[in-house]
Order: sequence, then structure tokens, then C-alpha cells
Amino acid sequence: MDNLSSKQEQILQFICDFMEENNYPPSVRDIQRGCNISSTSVVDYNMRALENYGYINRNKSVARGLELLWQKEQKGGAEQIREIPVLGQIAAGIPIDVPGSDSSWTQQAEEMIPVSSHMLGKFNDIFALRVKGTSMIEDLIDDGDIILLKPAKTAEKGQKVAVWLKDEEATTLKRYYPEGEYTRLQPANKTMEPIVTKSDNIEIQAIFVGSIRPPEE
Amino acid sequence: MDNLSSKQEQILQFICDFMEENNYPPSVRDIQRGCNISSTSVVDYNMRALENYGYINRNKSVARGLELLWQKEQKGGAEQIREIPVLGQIAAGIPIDVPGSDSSWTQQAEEMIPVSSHMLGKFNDIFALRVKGTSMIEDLIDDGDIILLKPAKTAEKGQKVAVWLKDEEATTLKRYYPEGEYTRLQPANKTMEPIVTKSDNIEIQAIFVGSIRPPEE
DNA sequence: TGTTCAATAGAACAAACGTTCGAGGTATGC
DNA sequence: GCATACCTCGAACGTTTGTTCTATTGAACA
Repeated sequence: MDNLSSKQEQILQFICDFMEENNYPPSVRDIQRGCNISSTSVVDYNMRALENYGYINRNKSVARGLELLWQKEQKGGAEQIREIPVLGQIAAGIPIDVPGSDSSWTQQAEEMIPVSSHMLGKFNDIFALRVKGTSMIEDLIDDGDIILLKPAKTAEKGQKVAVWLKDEEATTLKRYYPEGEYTRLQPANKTMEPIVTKSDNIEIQAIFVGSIRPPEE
Repeated sequence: MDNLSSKQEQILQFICDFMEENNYPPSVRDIQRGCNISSTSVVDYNMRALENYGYINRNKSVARGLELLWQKEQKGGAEQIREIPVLGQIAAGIPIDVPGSDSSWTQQAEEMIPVSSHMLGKFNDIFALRVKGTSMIEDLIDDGDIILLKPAKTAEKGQKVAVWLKDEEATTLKRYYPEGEYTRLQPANKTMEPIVTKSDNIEIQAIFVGSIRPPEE
């Protein structure tokens, strides 16, 4: 796929530079001048090739109807920056619906935080919550921290999970210890007692995968 | 500055939507159709107003030579993404030079992590280090965490600082307790003893401002 | 030598496009 | 009433622009 002639590469580079500078795509004749090409048809010829290779998108007979597709690839590449929605708070008893595969849940987000791809690993449906309270302090999760969560229906024993308590109609972040008929939700804070409730009263919503602590002061 | 007619606001919104969808600016006639305006001259009239108010930039007689200026404000505004260099490790005894106002220290970075501006606050010279060891575990800083630091020469009592130990030729992250001739560097870990050394043996390099924890698994 | 094929050249066309112009419309103030 | 300012309308002009057409070049190949 990298069989681009030097001219095609030059054109691609020029389009990129031009758009960065002008915020609108170059015309065929802009490219002609910018790359010292003698004829517009040569530009058209090479643009056609770039289009076939999938580097650009051309909206026929629309002036400057040009789209750079590799930018999208770049955004999907290694040094990716992903916008993660902060959907609300947790452990303060406020009910929070967890995003499913459905609907436009990003609209519910109170804010979006950019996170580098290496924070996300292989997951691609991470969301975030702001922690309220210190019940997980011994697991290094403090009040005000932002935690990253992966949606899940089940969890391993001992994992930190966001669970929905049906009767209480609240979501909380705790360590998960299923013990047959009852399930123990263990805070990581010696001053707090675990929550023990019937196993069918809880609904695992997400598993903790990482945290971000806003700066002090 | 907000004295835009509903038509002008509609046009501005349409331009924004159009660019988001097509990645190139709309033509006058695109706007005309999109906003149900009867004449191109009406579009021109209102665009002229938008240009005067500073909302857009028009490159005369260039097809779709249109620029949204408020986007630039947005890019430089609240929801900015900044690339922070991770310069190395700390608390493992490895000497680390802290970036000064000089030189191109970003080249030393082993990687760059994107951080949203709300993590940085007012600071603009933040850098990052990867924590090695658990000496600050009680301050919720674990092995492997990435911490954000602000370069500084002095610190308040009790602050978490990265200090350079001249004799030992090592950098370490500890709480800072100046006590006259001697200075105590207190780990946040009961199993570890504080470092007490002569005050002129230490050199404060940076103050802790926040942390980021990579995901588990 | 002839053929083929990718690339180039220059000209030309039709559509798209920014802009202008004159005329009209509709308020507000006098 | 008149004047003024603001906006709208439709048409037109001249340029920009995407695209096409034909001819040419030069290298590769048989």
C-alpha cells in the first residue's frame, strides 16, 4: 500500500500542510502551484491514484471537496488520544446508568477527559466516574479521583467493581466477594463495614481498570 | 458581541455542522440551501456581518475559502489536550535531570502522555515521572504510577517533592520537612524510615501535583 | 521495430462559486 | 408625509475550479 510515487507523496504532504495553514482544502490549481506541477491534469491523475489507494476522498465537482482520510487513521493509530466520558459520581449513592452498547450515552457525560491509548489498553468501551468519598482509600482511590471503568456483567472475586444495588437504587464502588447466596461488598477502608446483601440484589455494572488524580491546589 | 440575528446564528451553526460532516467549508450556495435562504446575496450580506464580528474569516474569491475563528479559540480554550513528557523513573535511585528553562528536554522523554488541561490547572511546565517502589503508598502513590510534577526550587513543609540528593547522586520522591540544619524526607510508608540529611545536601527539583495510574491487567 | 503502459502536457468546457448591482421591502423616527 | 437604516430579492458578471479530451513522452518488452 506504500507504493506512492514521490509526486503523490508530495501532493499528499502539500494537502496536509495547506489544510493546516488555511483550514480549508486546496484546489487542484493550488496543488499544481504548490508542487510545481505543469498541468492540472497531472494533479488530477495523481489525485485519482491517491483516491484509489484510500488516502483521500474526493467529492466530485465540488470546489475543494477534499478529505484527508489518513488523518482518521492517525487518530486510530498507536499514539491515540481517546475522549472518555465522565458520566457522574460514584459511591455517593447517586444512581448511575452504565452505558450499554445502545444509545447515545456520551450525551449524558458531564465532561469528557482525554486519555492516551496506553491507559486504555485493549479496551475500547471505557468510561469514567468521579469518586465521592474515601471508602476505597486503601486501594489508593481517594475522594475526587477519576476512575476508569470497563462495562461488565460479571467479575472475579476481589476485583474492584461498580455495582448497582437494586433495593437501595444506588451504585457504589467496592471490592467484590461473592459468597453463595449472599455477596459481600468490601470497602478498602478499615473504618467502614462491608455491605452484605443477597446476591440477586446486586448487579455488576463495570470493573475498575485505572484512575486519574486531578492536581492538588 | 452577541448581537447576532437569528439568521446569522443559524448560518454560523450550519457552517459548523457542515464542516464537521464534510471536513471542508460550505459554499455560499450550500449555506443558502441549508438555511433556506432565498438569495445568495443575503448569505453574503450576513457573512459579511459575521466576518466583521470576528466569527469567521473569508478568503475573498476563493471557493469555500472559509475559516471558523471560534474553533481556534476552542482549541486554545478550556478543553485543551497537552502532551506531557515522561522523563524517567523516580525513587529507584536513578539520577534524573529535571527540565529547566533551557534546552530541548522533550527529546529525553521516553514517552509522551496526553493530559487534559484540567489536570494541569494553571501550570504550564509540568512533566511526568514513572514511580518505582512503594515508599509513598500511603499517599496513594503506588509502584508504576505516573506522577505529574511542577519544577520548583523551594517547597512548603509537608509537600511531596522530588529531591536531588547530592552525595547519593539520586533523586527520590518524599514528603519534605525542613528542620533547620537537617532536613527530613519522610516516606509515606510505615515500613520505611525517613531520610535525614543535611539541608545543603538536598536540592528540590519539583513538587508533586497529580498522578495517573495505568490500568491493571 | 512495433506495442503497451504509465505519466505528462496543454487546451478547453461546463459547472460551481464569490461578488456586485439595482430594486424593493419594512420598520423606526421625525 | 419623508428620510434613514436594515434587510431581502433576483439576476448577472467574472473568476475559480473540477473534469475531460487529445496528443506527447519515455521507458519496458517482445
